[in-house]
Amino acid sequence: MAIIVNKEKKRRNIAFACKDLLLENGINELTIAQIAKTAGVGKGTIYEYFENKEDIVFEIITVFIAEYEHRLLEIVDEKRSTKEKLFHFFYIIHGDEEGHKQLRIYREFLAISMTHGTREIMDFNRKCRDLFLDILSQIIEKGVENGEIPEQAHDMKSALLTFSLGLVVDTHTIGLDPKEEINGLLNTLFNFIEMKEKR
Amino acid sequence: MAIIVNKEKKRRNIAFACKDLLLENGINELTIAQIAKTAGVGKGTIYEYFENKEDIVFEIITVFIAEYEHRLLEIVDEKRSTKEKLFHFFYIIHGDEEGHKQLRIYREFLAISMTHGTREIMDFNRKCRDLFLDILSQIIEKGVENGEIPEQAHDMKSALLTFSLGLVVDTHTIGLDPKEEINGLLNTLFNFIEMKEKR
DNA sequence: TAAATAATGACTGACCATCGGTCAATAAGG
DNA sequence: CCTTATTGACCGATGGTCAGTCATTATTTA
Repeated sequence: MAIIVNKEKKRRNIAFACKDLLLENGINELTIAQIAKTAGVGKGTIYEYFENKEDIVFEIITVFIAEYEHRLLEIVDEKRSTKEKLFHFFYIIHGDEEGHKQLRIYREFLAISMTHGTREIMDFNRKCRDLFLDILSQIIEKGVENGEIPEQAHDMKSALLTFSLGLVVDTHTIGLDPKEEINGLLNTLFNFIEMKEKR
Repeated sequence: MAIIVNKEKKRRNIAFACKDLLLENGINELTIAQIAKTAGVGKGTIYEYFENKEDIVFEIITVFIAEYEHRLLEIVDEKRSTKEKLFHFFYIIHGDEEGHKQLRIYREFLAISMTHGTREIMDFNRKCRDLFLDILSQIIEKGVENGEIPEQAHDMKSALLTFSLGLVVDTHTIGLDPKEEINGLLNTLFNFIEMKEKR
């Protein structure tokens, strides 16, 4: 009877049309008018596809996380030591230009989660954590199988992820060097482990 | 010559007048008009004492951190095991009503740091971290002296603080249980350490 | 079958309410 | 009477709404 558009797709298109704008200035500097203009639609249309400004960031993050997951999964089967894999697992997002861009927006998203967090956003965050937990599990499991690390390494998973999240915040709010921090932690941890193994 | 007010004091008073308001709803729900009314001053007066809305949160946090520092310092000399001290060091802010209130506002502040972060705010964050690092050092140093933990425990300080920051975020964005997470981490770490010591 | 008409979802931008921030005027202390 | 503090009316900008328009497809009609 009438035009039927793929809502999901259009939502994504609009969101990504203003990705660069979002990267340049934060969400706070972005106006709905700008977004609409950049996406080439009317202001009202924005509200056909998004609840509010924050919802646009949510859409972008959803895709970013999917890409990120893909990059993390590649690490699992790399031909490296477990320690190196772990380093990459935590460092990958800090390492390249693309990651930095995503990190920039992810911080905006974190800020939103902490202040405007809807149930939907919380659920998404939980899902993400479970996902990362699973990948980390795979890396550690392989390390255990190879005899590189002890079984108990699994107990560190949750704390490691929390550390990793803290690092996302700290690298920005006080300018910590991610490489140094991650290496510092892993070295110390492996130092403990090795000493134990040499029992 | 003319009226002389204690700018510092008045700034603090205004900020704390709207502390409860800030706790109820976040800063985003708060309007300058509300703040002014609650503090019993004109809207223009607010801008005599604060750069902007975010600056008000900054003022409150400054005091909170000072209180928090005080509570942390008390831990150093407690008659407990190092492990227990460490648990308290990380858990104290999650533990009681007062801490929760402060956490609520601290999260607002973190969000601001990640999005509106001025140089002044970054400097403050760095100062805070150094402060916590120092207190943590003292706790660990005592533990080393008592032979409870190895010298290398010092190498974990930075990562532990980053973990702790991540926990502040995670407890809110995905509802992690702080007690469980902190205990999980400490148990695992001490497990590693003890195994090593029994060498 | 083709033209006419109806139905419906997509789209729009003028409009509105609200809010952060400014400033000219006023008050008050010394 | 000068200096400092205070104020709230005012302003521009912005997020969000909604009544109306448009484009496409379904249905009817001849």
